[in-house]
Amino acid sequence: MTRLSSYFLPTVKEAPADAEALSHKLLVRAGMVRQLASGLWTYLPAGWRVHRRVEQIVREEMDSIGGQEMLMPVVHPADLWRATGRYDIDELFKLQDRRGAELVLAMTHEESVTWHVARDIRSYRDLPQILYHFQVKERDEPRPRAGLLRTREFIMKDSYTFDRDAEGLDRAYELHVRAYDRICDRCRLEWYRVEADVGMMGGTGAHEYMAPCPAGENDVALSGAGYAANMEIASAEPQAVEGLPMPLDAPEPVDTPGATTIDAVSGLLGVPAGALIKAIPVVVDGGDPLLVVVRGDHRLNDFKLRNRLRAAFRPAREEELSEAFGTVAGYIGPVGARVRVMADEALRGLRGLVAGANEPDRHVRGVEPGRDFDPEWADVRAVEAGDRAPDGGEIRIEPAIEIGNIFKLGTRYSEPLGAAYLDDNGEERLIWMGSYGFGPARAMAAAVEQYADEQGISWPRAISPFDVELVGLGKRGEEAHDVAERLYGELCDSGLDIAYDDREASPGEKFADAELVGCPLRVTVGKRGLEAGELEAQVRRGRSTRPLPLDRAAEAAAELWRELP
RNA sequence: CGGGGCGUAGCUCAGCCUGGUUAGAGCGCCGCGUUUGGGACGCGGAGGUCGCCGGUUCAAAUCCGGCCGCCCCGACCA
Repeated sequence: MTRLSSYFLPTVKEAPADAEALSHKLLVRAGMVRQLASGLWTYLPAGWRVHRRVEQIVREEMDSIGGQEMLMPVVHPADLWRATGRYDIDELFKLQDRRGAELVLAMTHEESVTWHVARDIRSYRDLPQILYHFQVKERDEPRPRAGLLRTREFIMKDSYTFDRDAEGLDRAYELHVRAYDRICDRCRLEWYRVEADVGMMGGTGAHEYMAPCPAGENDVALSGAGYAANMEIASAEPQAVEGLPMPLDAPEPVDTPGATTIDAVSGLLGVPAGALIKAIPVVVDGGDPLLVVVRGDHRLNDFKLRNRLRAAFRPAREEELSEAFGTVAGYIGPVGARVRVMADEALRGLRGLVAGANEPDRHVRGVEPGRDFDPEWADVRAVEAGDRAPDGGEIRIEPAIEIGNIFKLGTRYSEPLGAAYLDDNGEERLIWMGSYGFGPARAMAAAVEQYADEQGISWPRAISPFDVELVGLGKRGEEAHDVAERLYGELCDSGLDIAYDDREASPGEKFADAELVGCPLRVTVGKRGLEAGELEAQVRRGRSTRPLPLDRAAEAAAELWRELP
């Protein structure tokens, strides 16, 4: 029962000056959310309705795979996070209580849920378990951005699975894949389940659920044929280099004064950028210098290199070049290098290449990896649009927002927190865990991004704050007013959620607001229609209108609504 | 953490460079009236510690310093 004349829906004509992302602008303009401080957002009534509808879809799907909803605190003892080595994470909010006891604000709940399981699960008979909750997460983000897309406080559904062994974890993971697929489908999002970086934590598998949209902060590599991966780990066959120079029997020096960049060398020698060997000197954590080489037209992918090295690294500093690498910037190359060399797979089999000569103003040409230097081969380049995906499709790259992730944790948390059980032989074994996050706010923002038009938001039916917006144009005492009032009652009785615009405002204002707020169906009751013996229905997506019969309007509206996306 | 920008009415902004009556506009808001199928109009009105602190000056929204807040790019992102 929602009459807009008495509902807190503060729509505004102008977007906040500092808003950039479409979802940020529209959610604010539509009176759904307001910012309290950087990265801290309030949900106003209509916005909260959307959030709750997404939550409910998630809840139903979690329950359907046997998930058990619970609730854990946001404030945790600091020692719990020290136990897993996560106390030093910069994003973790830290505080003290009045007695000086150290506390943290939870950024996720692996620690607490595992702590409980460690205490109350002892037998193989108690496993498996799927536990989940919807709870606020607190993260002291270095840079909140784009409205709801990256905030310091947000609600997440996080579930945790506990199994006897790796096979059990695989089954739990598969259940989540199915549940998450359905959640994304039911929210009517365009989405991809992409292979994800397992990160330094070294889990055994991870996927992210990505919703493509312009404001997304991740890049995903997609092939029309089904391949989908986060750019951080994406892998593909490179495009061939056109116009490679003739191979030589041996590398041959060539003067390249002042040519310190790929463009300069390629221009000077008249060869394509792909005929060059790009050398990237880095220092691996622990102090070892390493020369990474990729094709001249390719870029190094830091994530892939980090995963390959199983260690962090940083670019070498200027002064380290002469010292550790024995050469100068701009003329570094793998031929004759006195450090360990790692070459990207895209260089394998190429001949007639150009590389730095490891002396100023000089390169060498006719280089052949494998013949002229003997590198460690690795796939460490960033894939590019047009590359050939493993499934044969052509790679395209799109920005996307991560709305969910699923992760095989293994024993990462059960071990430090002592979550173990006795198996049927009476032997103690560690519990195998998985963790699975989903952000309703991000799903909500992604839906705005994916479906908005010039007029405003266009919610998918499943997550709209209201099913139908009823616009009454008549004034008290007029027939249109009475018909609208009666129809409001009938529509509510039909089981639909109705927003009834009974405000004293001009038709233009009401129409504009209805399209801004974005309910999937609008029904207008005005004098013009009544004279023709009908009402007007407008489908928000596409803004097409059609008449509704006056005598069975509520029924007809409900039928129409059921057909909407 | 590095780079850039902003802070004046509820919102979007002008004024600041070149200091000087009572700090402005549009939108929004309140009252009255006319309007009523695409943010309509007229008349009247309310609303501002010019982010905060300090300095310079006869005089500071305006010049200088410090602080705080917010946004964007990058780094970072269990």
